[in-house]
Order: sequence, then C-alpha cells, then structure tokens
Amino acid sequence: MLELSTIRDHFEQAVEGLAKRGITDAESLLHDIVDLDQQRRDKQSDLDQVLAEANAKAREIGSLIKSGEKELAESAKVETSTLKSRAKQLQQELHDLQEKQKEALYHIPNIPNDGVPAGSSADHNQLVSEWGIIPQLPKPASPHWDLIKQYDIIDFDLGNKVTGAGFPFYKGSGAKLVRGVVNFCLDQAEAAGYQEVQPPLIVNEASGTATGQLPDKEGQMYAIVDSDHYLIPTAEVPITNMYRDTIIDPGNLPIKNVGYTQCFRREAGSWGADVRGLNRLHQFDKVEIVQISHPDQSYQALDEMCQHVAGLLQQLEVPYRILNLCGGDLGFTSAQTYDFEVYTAGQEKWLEVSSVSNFETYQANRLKLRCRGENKKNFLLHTLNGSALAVPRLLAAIIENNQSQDGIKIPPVLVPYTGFEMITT
RNA sequence: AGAGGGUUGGCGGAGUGGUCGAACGCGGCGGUCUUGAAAACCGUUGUACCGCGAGGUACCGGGGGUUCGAAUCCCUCACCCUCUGCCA
Repeated sequence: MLELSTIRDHFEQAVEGLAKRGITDAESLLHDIVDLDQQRRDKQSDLDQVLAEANAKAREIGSLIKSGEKELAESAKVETSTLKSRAKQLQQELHDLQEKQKEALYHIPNIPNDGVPAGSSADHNQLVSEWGIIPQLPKPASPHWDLIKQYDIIDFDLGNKVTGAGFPFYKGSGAKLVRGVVNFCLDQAEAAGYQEVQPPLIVNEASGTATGQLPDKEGQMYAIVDSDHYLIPTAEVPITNMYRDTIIDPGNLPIKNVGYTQCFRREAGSWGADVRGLNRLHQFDKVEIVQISHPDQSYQALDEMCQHVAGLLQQLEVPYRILNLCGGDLGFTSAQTYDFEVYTAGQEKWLEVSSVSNFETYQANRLKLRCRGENKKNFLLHTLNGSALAVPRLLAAIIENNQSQDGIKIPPVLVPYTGFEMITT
C-alpha cells in the first residue's frame, strides 16, 4: 500500500499518477485518507494522554497499598474508573480509525512511475523493442493445440477427465520439454546471481495480503477449504514474503532469489475462444526471479532483470517484443511493468511469457520490509519480480515456430536439457 | 489425530501481579590500553506511533478478557517441542 508520507508530501504527483490508471476521483480518495490520518493522530494523542494519566494513577495506588494506606488507595481506585472507560472508548475509536485507514489504503493501487504511459487498456501499451525474425512457415501452419495432439505430448482431454479444463497432462517428450525449460531457466538465473529457493505452494492470508493478492482479489486464487490458506498464483507470493517483517542490513543488498513453482490461477470469467490450449491454464509452471533492492538502485535492477529475460528468449531463439505497460494495464501493486510477448507462428499471435515489475515501496510497506539506515532512520526497500520464464506459452511458441514436416525442432540450447533434438511421431 | 510442555530483545536465557522495555551471558557498535591485533576494562546497543520539543504511548507469538495495575492470571487462535498414533 502507499505510504502516508508519499500521499501527504507528494499529493499532486500521486493524483496525477493515479489518473494514468484511469482513476479520476483520486483527489477525493487521497483527501479522505489524509483527513482520516489527521483524525487518527488526534485520537492517538488523546488516548496517550489518558493512558499516561491512568498509568500515573496506578503507580500511585501501588505505593499507597505498599505503605498500608488502604483507604486512600480505595478512593483512588474509584477515581480511575472514568479514566478507564474513557481509555477504552478512545482505544475503540482509534482502532476503528486505523482499520478504516488501512481499508482505504488497501483499495488504492500503486502510483505509476513517470515512465509509465497513460492509457486505459492494452492498446495503449508502448512498444519498447522487438527482437528476432518472425518465422515464415509454409501454409497452413498449425497452432500448438493441433501439434501437441499430433505428437501426443500434451493431453488436455486427459486433464479434463482427471481434473477439469486448464489442467493438462504433459506426456513423454512434452514432460521432458517442461523439465528442460525449467532447468535451463534455473541454471541461467543461478549464473546471474540468484539464489534458488523452493517455496511452499500454499500460503496464509498474511502473505497474500502483503504482496497484494488480498483483500478483494481472492477470486484469482484457489482457497483451501476451512483453513485460511491459498494456492499460490505465482512464486512471487512466498518468495517475497520470506522478507516480511524484516530489517535488512544495507550490506546485504540487493537480495536475489529465484524459484520454480507450479502456479494456480482460477482465471474466473476469462474463458473464451482465444484462450485455447496452452494460452491460459489454471495450473502452469513458472520460474520467477525476485529482487529486494535499495530504493536508489531499483530501476537499475528492473533493467537488469529485463535484460536477463531478454537473454533467455534470445538463447531460446524465440522472437519477442517488449511492452512498457500503460497505466490502465498495470497490475494493482506495480509502479512499472515491462511485458515480454513471444510470437507464435501457428496462431500468428503474441503471447505474454514474462512480466517484470518494480513495486517500489508498495509491497514493502505491507511487508514491513525495511533497511537499517543511518542514525536509526530505517526506510522501506523496493521489491521487484519477473517471470523468467512462464513455461506453457513459451512451449506454444517453440512448438508452433519450430514445426516442420520432420517434427518439432528443439532450440539447441535446450538439447542438453531434453536429451533430444526433435519431437517426432 | 490424541495427551502433556512451551513461545521473552540479533542469539541464549531469567523473570508468576506493581518501581519490568524487561536481570545475566553472548554477539554488535564506540572508547581506553597496544606499533597493530587479541585479551581485559568502561560505555552503548529493539520496533513503531504521537509530539516543534521536553517528553509520552504501545509492543514479552496474535487477538480478547480479569485487575487501580498484566511478560506474569483467564479465554481463544497460531506455531514449536516431547510421547502415542499415522504416513513418504
């Protein structure tokens, strides 16, 4: 969530920034929060004063009892009753104000960075760069959903029977290909200085709240019945939450972790004609890179992460383009996001395989992730993450782009991981 | 899953109703001594909120309660340990 100091000290910028997301009533929303904050401070002052008085009274009674002055003590006890009820009332009011303020802040998304273009939808995303040669396949080129059947490497029908839509089986070379891509991505991340972690696939409510999946967005996640737990929609959640409630020594920055996990997403309401095959799944494999950065270094880190992702796609020889997401397409918690889309020659479509974001202090504020600063001034760090990479759509691109009469050619860099060069019938 | 015992500052560990934000030890930081280091000695060392400041308030796993007063008593939830059960 946004920091109160940001809202107070950079009010105009905050309003302008949120306008880029299409939030037109930001000014009144932020005014309410500042107003609420003032009420909260006043209430706290009142309460502190009453509590100070009550504490003094209690000490007094204590010493009276000790010196045996029972009657004085008894009469003093009577005096405390008004203080007590007043304190209780103020406490309740303060608590309510705090909750109200938190609630209000939870519903305000991050302020887009200056470099984020304005715009209401994906149409306004800014093309940053494009790499690779669009394959010219002899017509008709097949989409991957036909090819995977032809070579029997990914089985949606089986998934439908065993689980439901969006939960395919990967079989034989298909399964090996997934494993190969994952291992390739992990090795590359490790070489780039990321420490591998294998996080839990289920998280609690506090974790979901800290990274911004909760509240309100629980519809995206699968919830565990009767236990306040959720299947992770991305490894970002557990890996970033490793650092919840921590104070980091500046010498340990930046912190770089990579994790491979299955990701589970309900994707409620998003099932239509153009989300066929591997384009959108309820369960998919993803390697995620996560950085904790000093605020001064975080945009440099964002660039570095983008370059890492670009390097992966180049090695895999998949044509891609990079988009600078506009305000309207930006995730709730992100200050800036670059999407990587790969070209799929069978569908003749671009598919997102990576999303690299800087959250600045938005998550850190919820996480209470601070850095030890000079003379006791601790400050919030910046969190970043990116897919490196999401497997199914990458497979879609590899399968479609590398199809030929002879089979599907595996990118050379993956061959040591798969153990075969071609997928054939 | 059942029974019992626990959860205290960066770590270890005292503390069972008042002067306890918390003994003591370790670690960290600063200093004395030393050519330098070690040892020894002295000092210092949690987080957040309110306040211009002096200062005040809250926090001893989370939440609630009893009491003039709670780290300490009660309820509840979470987690940890031991034994039994089960399982890979």
